[in-house]
Amino acid sequence: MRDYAILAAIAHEPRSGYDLAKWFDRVASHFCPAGYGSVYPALARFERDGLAVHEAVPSERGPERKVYSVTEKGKEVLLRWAREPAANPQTRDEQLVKALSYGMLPSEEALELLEEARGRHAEKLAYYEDLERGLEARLREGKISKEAYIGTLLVLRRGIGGERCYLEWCEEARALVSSVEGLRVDAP
Amino acid sequence: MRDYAILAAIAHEPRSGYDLAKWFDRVASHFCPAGYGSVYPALARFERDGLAVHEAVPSERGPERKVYSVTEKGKEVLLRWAREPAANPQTRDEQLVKALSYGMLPSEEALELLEEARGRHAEKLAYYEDLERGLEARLREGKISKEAYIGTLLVLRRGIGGERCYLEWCEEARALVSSVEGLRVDAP
DNA sequence: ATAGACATGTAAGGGGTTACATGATTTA
DNA sequence: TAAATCATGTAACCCCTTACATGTCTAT
Repeated sequence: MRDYAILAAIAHEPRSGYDLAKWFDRVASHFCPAGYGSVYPALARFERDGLAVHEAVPSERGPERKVYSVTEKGKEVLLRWAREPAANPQTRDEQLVKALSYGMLPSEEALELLEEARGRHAEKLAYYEDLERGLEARLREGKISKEAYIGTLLVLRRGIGGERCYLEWCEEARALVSSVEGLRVDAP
Repeated sequence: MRDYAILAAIAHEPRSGYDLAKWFDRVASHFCPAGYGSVYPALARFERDGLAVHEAVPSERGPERKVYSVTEKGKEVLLRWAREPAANPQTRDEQLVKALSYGMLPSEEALELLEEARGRHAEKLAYYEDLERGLEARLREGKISKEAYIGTLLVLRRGIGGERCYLEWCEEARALVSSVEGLRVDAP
């Protein structure tokens, strides 16, 4: 799956490994993280298998860049995979693992921790909303294709919705933790 | 982090490895999946480190059960960790990786795929809502502690919110894919 | 009788993160 | 001159999933 994300990213527009790693970090890390360690070997594999080709482009600063673009075969492979139904998303959320124990903590402490979490997610939300504005601008200026715009917008909107939703949970959780302080377990 | 989830689960109530694996599958898989392969070695480690102890309990059907409960030390270790701020959640979502290519697919196909996804998440949502009703009942009947109730409710509410949010995205995505059919990229 | 649920574990293999290695160019 | 950014890769290690191994009891 990581591989298909990389393939899709160069199908949006030709990119170097360096560009890809940065792109993943900025816009795709919330659903498919990928660092240098996965990007470079994948690109080499694509080229070996005829899914991508690269063109050496002198950089304005730093060493020469290898800019990869997808081949016809690469695009076929990508779309064949995209047409299949997707597996369930898989998440590791440390915050929720910690929340499992919030009932054993003094409630003021739990409330503080939830407030911290709220802050982190509010920041993320603002960041994605910013990216969305930038994306729209790039479309208007004709810097990206319609196809790339749709794909990127879809995942960005999901990032935004996901963060909004997480914020709602933080507030719901605060209300919950506050309200159960006086909860009676045994029947009156 | 997996370890702390297992520790929290036996802090909620004493459980066997078998019970734990089932519990993870039912209520915790959306934020911290754990199968037999991780549960049994973790329990053995806990006992070696004095974080948990087990009691052999004859099963009504099948072999003897090893029911683990947390020790004072285990609870301390758990709560110390729970008080620290949490790392970002990490997700792999195949659906979004596929969505990156939806702009390159005929829109009817993309719409069908989004509709399938909507169905999967609607099912998940119904499942979590069902679990929530069961949890409330178990609290009323005094079968679980207040502490366990809060922890479990927090993560369940997150499961519910997460699925609701995903459904919203599916609908938003459908609207987006429909609307961009006639999108002009070049300025008029 | 045979399949499925109960129950506990081990082991191997694969994938992914992280750290390492190298080097040019710009900016403070 | 030191730090940061640009740029491409490799390698080791760790975690995690998956498959395997074993055995009992119940229901069909």
